[in-house]
Amino acid sequence: MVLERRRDYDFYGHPVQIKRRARSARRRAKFQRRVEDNQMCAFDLLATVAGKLFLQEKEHPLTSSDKSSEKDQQGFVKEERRDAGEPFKAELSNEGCHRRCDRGFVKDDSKKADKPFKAELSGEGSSDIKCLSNSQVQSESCFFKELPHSEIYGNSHVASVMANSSYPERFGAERLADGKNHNKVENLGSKVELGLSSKVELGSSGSPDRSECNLGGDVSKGKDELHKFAKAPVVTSTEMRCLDDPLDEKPPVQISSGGNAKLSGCVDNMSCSSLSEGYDNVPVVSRDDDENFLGCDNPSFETKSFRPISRIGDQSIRKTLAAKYCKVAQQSKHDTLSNSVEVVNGNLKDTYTNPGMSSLGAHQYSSLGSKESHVNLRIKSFRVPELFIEIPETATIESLKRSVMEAVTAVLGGGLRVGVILQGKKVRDDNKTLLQAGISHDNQLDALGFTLEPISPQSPTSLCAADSRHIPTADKPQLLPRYPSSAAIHQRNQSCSDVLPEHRVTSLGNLVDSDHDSAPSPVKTPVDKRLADSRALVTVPEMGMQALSLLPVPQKPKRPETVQRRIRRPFSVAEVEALVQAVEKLGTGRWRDVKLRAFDNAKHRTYVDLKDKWKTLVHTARISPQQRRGEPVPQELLDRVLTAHAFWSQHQTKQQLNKQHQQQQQQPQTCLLLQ
DNA sequence: CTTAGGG
DNA sequence: CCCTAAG
Repeated sequence: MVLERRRDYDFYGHPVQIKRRARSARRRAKFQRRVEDNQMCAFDLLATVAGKLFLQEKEHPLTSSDKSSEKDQQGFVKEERRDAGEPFKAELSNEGCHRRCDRGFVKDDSKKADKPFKAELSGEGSSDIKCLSNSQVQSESCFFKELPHSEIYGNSHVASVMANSSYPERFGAERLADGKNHNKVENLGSKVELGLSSKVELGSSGSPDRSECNLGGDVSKGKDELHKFAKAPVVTSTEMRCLDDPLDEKPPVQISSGGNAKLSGCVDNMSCSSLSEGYDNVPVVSRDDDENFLGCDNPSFETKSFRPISRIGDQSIRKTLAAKYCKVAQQSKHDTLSNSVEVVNGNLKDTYTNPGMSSLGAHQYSSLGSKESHVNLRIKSFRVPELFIEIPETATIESLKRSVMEAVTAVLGGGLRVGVILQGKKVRDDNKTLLQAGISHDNQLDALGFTLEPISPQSPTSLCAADSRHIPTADKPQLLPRYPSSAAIHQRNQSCSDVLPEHRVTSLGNLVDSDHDSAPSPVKTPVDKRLADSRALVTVPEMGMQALSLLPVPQKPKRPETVQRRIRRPFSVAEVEALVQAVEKLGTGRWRDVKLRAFDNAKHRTYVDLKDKWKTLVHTARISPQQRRGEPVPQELLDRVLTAHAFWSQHQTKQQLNKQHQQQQQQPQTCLLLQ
């Protein structure tokens, strides 16, 4: 008799049917999970870097004085545009079922109310914003997908948008402490203020579970008006893009409720309520496609936690970008102090700037005239060291995006160090004081820059040597990350293709142009000299959650890419509910089926995870409530756990007994035969 | 690839 | 969550 591998009756004696998923699909899903994790790591790191460098800031005197902004009580700047232009508007709305923050951007692990990351928007001048072409490497990742006005290149206004996500405590808390910072939105709520005349839409439609959130805000601008910062809720897992039609402006919308972000487009109470529950000040809206449980018919199912979660859709290009920022900063001859150091830069290839080097400029403020002067720097972005990617022409845009993501991930995750450059010179002596180095509060710090450098310098050429013949398939483009030494920074003004034509290295900048699905592609030639340096266009690549079908170039063992441990994602009650239900139905030995049944859409929950969770659930159910930790699981559920566990354990025992019986019955026969 | 268990 | 032996 053949042992039946699958039990066909559940806890309740009902027949059970489980769909079998194609192996390839499973494999792919698994791979995607890995990829996802890798991506996350990179961005976590990125965020960390940014967080560390993001010091308290103050508005530069020049800047602030020049502003004609009036703030409301919360510190929001409400301004009337002086020029023609549309008020800035950002929209973030939320809809769909379960969402959470993308991993790495909002921590939920710590029980303390996580502050949401904020979007920082600063604008200046006529506020024409536009993504430089190189930033469009990932069209979706572009905060401002497209900017209406073309004068961009002609004006010297600065417009930057930055969304800082993770490590809010660093990004936000400290800054909020600065009550004088009128340019900052103290309220983490939903208001966004900025000097942009463009309307920006965060979040897009189309995807069913897309989140959107409105950040309303008026903006004004003035030539010398520098930055207006606003902390705005940022929607992760959401596409942020600029509206195609600049004229399609709507009046600024304030979705704030009591100064807090409110989700518009909330489809289910859950998402709304969850936001309001203990997250009043958390304007973060996120969605998590992964959080959907198939087979979870419990209407009360809800996800309260805004845990960083990412998803990896294997089909469409759903982006779960961790944070997408598209920053455009332009140097104004007037505002020598206006440019700030930029941190967290996802510039994959900047043909007009110095790769690997962050834009120069830092706000410098004197603070507390006590004994010591302080230098306050605001690093808005970091440019990722130059990357080179080789990809066959036949590759899809999607694979290109993945390639870029991979490359960025490889670099960021590979280990970076920060370099300091002052007056164009690298400051090598780490032991010097800032003062000794010439960085003092009464200095102009716009000559101060930071670089991100690979920890272990490697020969760039090795990576570029790949021949297209090595490229397995169109879906597996070669990654050619390259780490230029910072020393070469000032020489890198050429496009990638100029540098390595013979290697057939495709310049991202070139490809980018074709990456415009919806917006008129502003094929701007990155030539405007004025745009040169300090215009870090910060584009944090969206987190393409789909699997990167490419693998890092093997011959280039990057730093001991310590395979980061997956982030911890505590099971929510809803998940537990789903798990329990599935196990009741399927039993304890069919985790893959459980996964398929109840967590098919939760890419980050593997069957092993479920099995482990069940294990802990059983344990939890057995210990006293006082010993339990984490989000309390309803006793009712725990009871069911024990019941189901007992049932299936018994079931298993019975099976084993049966098996033994069968064997015993067969053995005699065998013996007889042998005899 | 799945399970089952220990770590 | 990770790692891995086993099947």
